[in-house]
Amino acid sequence: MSKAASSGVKRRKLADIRKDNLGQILAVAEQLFGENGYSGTTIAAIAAKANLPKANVLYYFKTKEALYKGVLSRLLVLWMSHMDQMTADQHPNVALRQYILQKIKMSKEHPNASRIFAAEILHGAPYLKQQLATDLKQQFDKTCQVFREWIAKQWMEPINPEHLLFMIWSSTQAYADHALQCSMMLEKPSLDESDYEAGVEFLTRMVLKGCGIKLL
Amino acid sequence: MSKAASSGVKRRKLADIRKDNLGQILAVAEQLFGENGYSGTTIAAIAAKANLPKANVLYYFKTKEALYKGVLSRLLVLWMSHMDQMTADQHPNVALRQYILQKIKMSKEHPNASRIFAAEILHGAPYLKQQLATDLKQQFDKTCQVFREWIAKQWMEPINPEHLLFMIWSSTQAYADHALQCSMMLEKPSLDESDYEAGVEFLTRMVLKGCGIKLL
DNA sequence: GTCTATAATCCGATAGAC
DNA sequence: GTCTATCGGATTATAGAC
Repeated sequence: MSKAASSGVKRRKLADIRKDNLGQILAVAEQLFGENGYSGTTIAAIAAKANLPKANVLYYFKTKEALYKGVLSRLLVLWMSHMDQMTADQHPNVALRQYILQKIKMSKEHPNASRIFAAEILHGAPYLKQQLATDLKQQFDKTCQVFREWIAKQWMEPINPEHLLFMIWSSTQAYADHALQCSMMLEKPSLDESDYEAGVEFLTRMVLKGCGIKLL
Repeated sequence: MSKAASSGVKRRKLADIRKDNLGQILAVAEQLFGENGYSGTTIAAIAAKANLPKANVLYYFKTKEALYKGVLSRLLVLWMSHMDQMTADQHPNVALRQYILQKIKMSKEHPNASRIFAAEILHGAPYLKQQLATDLKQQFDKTCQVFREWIAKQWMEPINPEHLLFMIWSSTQAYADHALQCSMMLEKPSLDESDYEAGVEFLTRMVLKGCGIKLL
């Protein structure tokens, strides 16, 4: 008689256990890597927070590096989302406003994902370099092209498309990466809903007016 | 006879050796901490790059933490410089333009200082928290007050002063912290003089037009 | 598949000769 | 003040019982 058959009806399927553990490990790892960086995070700390023995973590991910890559692989997709929703037929007033809103929402809802991404870039993107050069570069060029078409249609003034994206990326990400600095300057324990809203409103205004796009 | 007296005229003064070694260690440490972070940098690596034995580094700085603090202590002053040059009697057109220029110049000339600062903020500013809450907070409030006076004089439109500073900080620092990402998107081995100039021009335009300040 | 015990390595820090 | 040798602790990874 197999081990599985002897465990009774209440036993969860092995596949479910695996799925749950994998998800739990990845979620905890994302938090700790985001808070303390790669070298600053130990497998023991991840295991403890996930309520698993250390060896179990290393059963699912053979090495610490593999676990980090597992966390990273979901990141770029998340980070790039919403960018492809800006298209040449949309008016920049709507499209840029929506993109800024979504990016700040990302900073609010996935601050650790943003921080891991930022730390990776900061330290030379050893693991993301390839994906940046292919996936992100392709989307970047596509989006710059959309900006150029908006300019050709005279929906916006002739600004530098590349630097516009750099500016939107950095200033929206700041609401995750520099959240501590911002909250300290605002004398708050942490950023709250009204701060993110003020950020959206402010950045939308800067970008739209800066690009000479009429406010609705 | 003392050791010093027996060494002849060519011997450099002990005080000079100390000064040189201290400076060399701090410079190398700033580079490596900036590139690899605190946990990602070993004392052995710093010693090797400074052409000194490991124990010698630990002679000058009793612990790794003390060395890191030594590097940090110079940073905030550097990071905060130029902010106090914006005053209420200056026209924002000149003052903001100059501040953006200086901040991007900082990103170009001291990228590792900027990266250490960014990583420190990213991971909760364990060592800088106190200085941020006192020194930076004071300068932040002062600068926001300058913005409010400009608004009162109707030199600029009523924008949110706090978020304006957040935006200038993050978008100018990006030319150091996200330099790799930017250069990859521009298909260059690294950012060059023209990129920093384009950044200054672009950000100045966004901020001045965004705040409704007349371009000169 | 799970987990305890431990091997192997790396790194910060120190002792002590020069 | 300088530097070799090494200690002690932490951390990744594995071996092997269950």
